[in-house]
Amino acid sequence: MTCKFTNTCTIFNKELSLFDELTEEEQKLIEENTVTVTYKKGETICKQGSFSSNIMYIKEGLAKVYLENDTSNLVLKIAPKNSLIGMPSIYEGNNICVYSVATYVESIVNLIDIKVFQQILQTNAKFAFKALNITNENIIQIYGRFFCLSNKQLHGRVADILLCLKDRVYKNHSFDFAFSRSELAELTNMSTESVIRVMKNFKDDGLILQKDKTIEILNSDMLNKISSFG
Amino acid sequence: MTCKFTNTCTIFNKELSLFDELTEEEQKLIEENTVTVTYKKGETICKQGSFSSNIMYIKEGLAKVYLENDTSNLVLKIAPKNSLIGMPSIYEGNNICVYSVATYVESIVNLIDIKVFQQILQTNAKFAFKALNITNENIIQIYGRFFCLSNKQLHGRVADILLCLKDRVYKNHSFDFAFSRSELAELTNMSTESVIRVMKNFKDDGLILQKDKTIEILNSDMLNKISSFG
DNA sequence: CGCGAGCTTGACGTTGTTCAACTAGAGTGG
DNA sequence: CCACTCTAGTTGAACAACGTCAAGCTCGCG
Repeated sequence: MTCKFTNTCTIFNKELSLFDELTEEEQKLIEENTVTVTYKKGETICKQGSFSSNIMYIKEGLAKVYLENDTSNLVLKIAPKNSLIGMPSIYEGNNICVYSVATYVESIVNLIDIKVFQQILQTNAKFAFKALNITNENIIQIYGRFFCLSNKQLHGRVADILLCLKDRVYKNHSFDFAFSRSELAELTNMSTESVIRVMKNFKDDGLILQKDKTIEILNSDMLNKISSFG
Repeated sequence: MTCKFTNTCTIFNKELSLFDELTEEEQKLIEENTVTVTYKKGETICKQGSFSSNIMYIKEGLAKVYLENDTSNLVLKIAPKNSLIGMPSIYEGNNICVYSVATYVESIVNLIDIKVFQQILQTNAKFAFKALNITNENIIQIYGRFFCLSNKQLHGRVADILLCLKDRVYKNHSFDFAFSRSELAELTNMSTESVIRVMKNFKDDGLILQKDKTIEILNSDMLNKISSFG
């Protein structure tokens, strides 16, 4: 099955122009109500179901945004640096965290007071418009990822995540891999054993090269085909 | 597997207060740039990939919002009356339809010029804030639906859609069913035959009653358990 | 009366998970 | 420096869940 929806693990990462819309006064207000925190690898920044007091901006590092359950997680997106997360909590009257966020590697995060953020949204239309566009971008990303995970088979899903890491997260055909096999399994919504089998296939077929923790994408074209055809 | 994510086929349907935020002048501008169209059952209101010139408001009827492919569709949500759809297109610089929309039954739809809508978003912060909240609501809905479809098994998925129709679309334990077996299959992302088998199980177990096109939910509690446990 | 669409059923094949066993390397304590 | 343990990675076999296929059924409609 062909599928136009590829590269769906994160939104296309670009500089955030949202804060350019603030007046000097608003900028100061935001600054006064922002703290910067460094999280170690694997730490939880935000826990699904808890009160959410911040909008989070990943300054450096890498995190996952995911839904939790008694038995399993569903990764909604990978958040590389320059990601702004936590906006859906604004909808909930009482600001409950919609999802959990945890770091893959040590990360530096700006925590912006959600009340202040919300207040500016309600008075600065340009700011609110850009915030709406960020949310729209996120909704388009999650639509694509949804389609991918529910329609593609194992090989397509692994190919897709590898391409997404290459194109959108590391931006290099060779990269130092932050993910264990079971983290890859979580990302692709499959079992660890299946990830291993598919990765082995790709290695045997000369599509990728793995040396310790470094992955090199040797044949993007072929991976693209595999991702497209499911 | 227990799953808190139920009733995920649509957002919770309530009166839309978005347009209350408009000034008289803006209200007039919107009115002048809105047309009302009646669509027959099965007609396409908006085609994925085409230029999108409208924000759509379902005044009466029932529609599906879905992603398309060569071979299959993925229903993102059901849009009952009072639904506002098409906002993600605002993000795309050139206003491309992110998804397709088609009616399940004859429907009356207001088509609002997207340029005018966009213009007001950029000048009226309260309006933009409410639009952001609608989008946030949609993102929360799609997260839940994503979790459901990728984690629950067949029985859980069918139970979930039946409950969602009862609670959020028809708002009655007995309702006149607009869906064929294959439409139900599309909604639950499973094969028509599997839908039939699960529905038969539910009928045999006395959970639902079907008489021609009318479905009556006899045992919501049990369906809820089935939906929760996957 | 015959046709076609939607519905139903059973048999079968595929996909992917689960389980259990094994391996290799990293960290720990004596 | 050598057991010991622990975790991540790997492999194969058994199994479960679903989809696919093929056939038959039903009912409305020309």
